[in-house]
Amino acid sequence: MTDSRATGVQTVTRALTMLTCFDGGEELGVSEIAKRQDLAVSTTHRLLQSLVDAGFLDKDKTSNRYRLGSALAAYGQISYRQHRIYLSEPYLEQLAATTGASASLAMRHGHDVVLLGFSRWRESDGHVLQGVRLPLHASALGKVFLAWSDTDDEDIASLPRAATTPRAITDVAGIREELVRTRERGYGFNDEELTPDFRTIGLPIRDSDGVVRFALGLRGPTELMIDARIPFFVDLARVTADEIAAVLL
Amino acid sequence: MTDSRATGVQTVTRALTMLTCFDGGEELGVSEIAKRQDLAVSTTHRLLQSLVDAGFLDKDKTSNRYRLGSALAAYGQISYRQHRIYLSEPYLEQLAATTGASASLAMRHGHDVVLLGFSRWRESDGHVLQGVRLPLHASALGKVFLAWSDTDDEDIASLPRAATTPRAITDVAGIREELVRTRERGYGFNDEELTPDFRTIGLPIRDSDGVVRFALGLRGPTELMIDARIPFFVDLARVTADEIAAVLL
DNA sequence: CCTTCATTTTCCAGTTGATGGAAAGTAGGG
DNA sequence: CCCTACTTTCCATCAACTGGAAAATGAAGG
Repeated sequence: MTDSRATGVQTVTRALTMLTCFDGGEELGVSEIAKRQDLAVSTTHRLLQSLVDAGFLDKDKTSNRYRLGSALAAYGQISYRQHRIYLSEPYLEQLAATTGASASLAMRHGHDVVLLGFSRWRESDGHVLQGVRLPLHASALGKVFLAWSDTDDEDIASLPRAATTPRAITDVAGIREELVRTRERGYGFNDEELTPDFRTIGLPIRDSDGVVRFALGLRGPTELMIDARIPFFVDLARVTADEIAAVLL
Repeated sequence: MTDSRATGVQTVTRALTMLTCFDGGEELGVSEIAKRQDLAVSTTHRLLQSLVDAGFLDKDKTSNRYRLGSALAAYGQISYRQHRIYLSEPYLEQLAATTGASASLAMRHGHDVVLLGFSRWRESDGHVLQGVRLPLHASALGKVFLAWSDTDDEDIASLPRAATTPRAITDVAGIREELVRTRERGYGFNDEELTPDFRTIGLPIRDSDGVVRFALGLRGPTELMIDARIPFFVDLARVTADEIAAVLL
């Protein structure tokens, strides 16, 4: 997963890589970005201009800081539609209705899992969950992407591995073993590692080459997701995942 | 609106401009893209590689054609969330409930209007409308963007101006006059120009600089959107647009 | 099976245009 | 008001982007 560097155009790659600085939804200034990307500020400034001109970044006139631009929102909608991701919605709704848990679809993006627009997690607080990012190491969905994409220790070590609950696995060896377990089980599992009293099952959705393109999540309070029900829920979720794979890929 | 050319990096601008070829959701090969962008195929091929490496385009291994990539979907979700666009949803739902028409939010993207993810147009056929593109010249939402962004005849002439119904205005002078009327009225109006028996009201949502960032649409069958009700609907929609402007910008 | 044509991909020398240090311009804080 | 930190502009240097041409791929037809 290291730089092969043989292909592409350096300037363009630099500019696009720059966008990853904004994955967390932050606002950043030129020098901060230059530091992170290890580029000269003048170079960074020029590349940022190009990104702003194209609408990929917005620049705040007064603070001189940058944030993700509207062109990305527009392309996101178009891309979303083009991939017909919305076709998975009825399957997710049915799964949620059958299990009483919340069903969602997600994709990997850099060091995060991103929940897609129509995720129907029925939290009591009614939080909007589209675009929410989850860490790869401490979410059932993230484990799916890591487990089925030849992840070595170096990759694991490069991840941010913060813990939001005491149950989170944060050491490299522990995560490596968890990924082995995940592969053996055939699904990702998150046992209150991210949110207390909540468990999630994650299933891979692969394309014809076997590459995991999406992950399906089934999430609920631990009192619903008791051990005895997990196998049944996994079976249901796997059927849904296969249906979605057939529709999308 | 022509090239100022003083800023940015040529290579990056070329690569990002290339993405506009895919606004229509098509799949394209190298030579087709090179032709449209008036670049050498070798150059185009290299730039496309960079875009693929970054996940902004996907390349079909067998057909060698390109389409929008998953990174755009992910960034779209993140950007969407970052701009808190979802906050407008309850206002739209209330407007729709009050009027019985369908309320939606849209943004401009190039020569199109793009409907944002949560558009709640309650068509009987239940079509998913997020990411749908509408032409600027023949939609109430599009007229809003054109009317309040100093559009000259040259700009109008450069638009695709196809007609899907006989009522569509397709000549430059006619569109120019329609934009004057739009400014005078204070709202965009589409009278069965795009879809038979459907009318839409469009209202601008401006940021603190007066720039139209979004447009609010209120759409329904002509039997609902009769002339006598239009002023009332416009007033309601304007209130909603102001509320959304206050929340988003 | 071989030829032809269209398209994609690789290669390479020429030179455009990207780079980054330094200087100028801005803004905020004490 | 000065100091500091940051953004923006400038410009000489040379890295790396460009595009023509050649090589590879693949689809269509004889």
